[in-house]
Amino acid sequence: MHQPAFMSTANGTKNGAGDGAGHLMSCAKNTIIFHQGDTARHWYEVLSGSVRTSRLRPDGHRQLIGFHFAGDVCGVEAGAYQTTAETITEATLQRHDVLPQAARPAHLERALSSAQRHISLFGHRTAHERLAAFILLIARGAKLRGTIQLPMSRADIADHLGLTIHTVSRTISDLARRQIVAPEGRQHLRIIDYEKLAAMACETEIEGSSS
Amino acid sequence: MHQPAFMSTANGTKNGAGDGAGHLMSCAKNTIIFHQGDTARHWYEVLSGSVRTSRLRPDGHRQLIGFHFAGDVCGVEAGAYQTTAETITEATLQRHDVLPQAARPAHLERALSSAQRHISLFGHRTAHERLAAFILLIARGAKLRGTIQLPMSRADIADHLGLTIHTVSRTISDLARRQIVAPEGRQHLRIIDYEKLAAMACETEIEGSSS
DNA sequence: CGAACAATTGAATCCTTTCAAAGGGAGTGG
DNA sequence: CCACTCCCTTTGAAAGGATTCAATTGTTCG
Repeated sequence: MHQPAFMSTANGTKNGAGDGAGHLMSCAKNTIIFHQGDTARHWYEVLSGSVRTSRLRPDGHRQLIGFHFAGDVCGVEAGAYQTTAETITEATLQRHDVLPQAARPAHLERALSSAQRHISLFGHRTAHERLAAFILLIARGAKLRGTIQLPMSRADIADHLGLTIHTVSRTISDLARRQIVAPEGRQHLRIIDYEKLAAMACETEIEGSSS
Repeated sequence: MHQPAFMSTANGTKNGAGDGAGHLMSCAKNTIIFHQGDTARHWYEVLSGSVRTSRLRPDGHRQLIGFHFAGDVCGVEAGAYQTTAETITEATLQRHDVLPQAARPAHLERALSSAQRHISLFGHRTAHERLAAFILLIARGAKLRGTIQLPMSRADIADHLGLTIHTVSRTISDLARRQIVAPEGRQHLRIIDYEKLAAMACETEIEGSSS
């Protein structure tokens, strides 16, 4: 199903590899970083490129748990990896030993907020709402309006949103027809009407206050 | 919409209230523990009873993030609460100050695994699969086969699974018709055919191994 | 006992999936 | 450099499932 690409060239030595400070890895596209079920001996920090984490279900369906871009972490779970991580572009990662407990809380919080973002995607019930929310999520991560990059495939998006590639494709086509976005190639998307997109996603901003 | 019940009787003093070790609260049904958006000064541990956390979206839809039973925690997020927490039965909670950072990692992990369980519910696309997985989740939490308690309303279940109360009700009726479960009153459910339920949920157990 | 609310059920509609096929890009080999 | 092939994406049509609208039944509480 997924051609198990390899070439997980671990050319470390930028940091002392044994001190747990990190081990630098540059990986080709479609490199598997770790496998669901393996004992978690490391966690990873994405320095550049894109990574996806997914889990495979017995019925063959794949659930895509998250996309990880520069600055994100993956594999922070204790015990066994709950997901499989793969690069979806060329990427450089920093591998950390799981030992130094002190380093973990901040990353746990990050993983938790990532999970919460994912959950909030499912607060939307229709394909239009989910896709709009997803596009805005990506756009915000990239901190830019205008043209955004979608390094992942339609199948990845579909598995992340709990839809099929057909519905994803149809929905994007519909957004284009309605002049809300404009696909530029298959990896890029220009956001034309940010407000309509936000309205469609039924944005829910939570800002701290009161007590 | 929700009658904002009160009586958040905070009769602490089991532990010294000022040392951050905890403040005991016993709450009536439908008591609001904290509000989405408020600054998070405490996190809570459920000692008995059931609590739900939810977020309200601008369009009026409510997304139910999690159910919390004895031993679970809620409100561990930093900054502002991302959800509103309410009791759904009588409950006793222990309130902890957010200050002692040392106490948090374990609870963060717990919150993270709870979020991951929720996400995995959405790996299922049909109502039957989601409901089967949900019932098994509850049954496991209660560590008993046979009759389980569903302290939450159908609306709560629906908002948690991303369905409507109608679909939830219909699906349970269908499971009953097929002799897989047997509703006993509206708060209890007897699991007749555990295997069929597991097959329907397309169980995906992840056990650690290898390397 | 009556009222208000929760849950169930029926029927029609809408949306997503499934099945099927065609279009478009990227990479390979001649 | 071009042609070919493979895979991803897009699109069409039919089928299945969830939602919506509407009404009934059942429960809880005053």
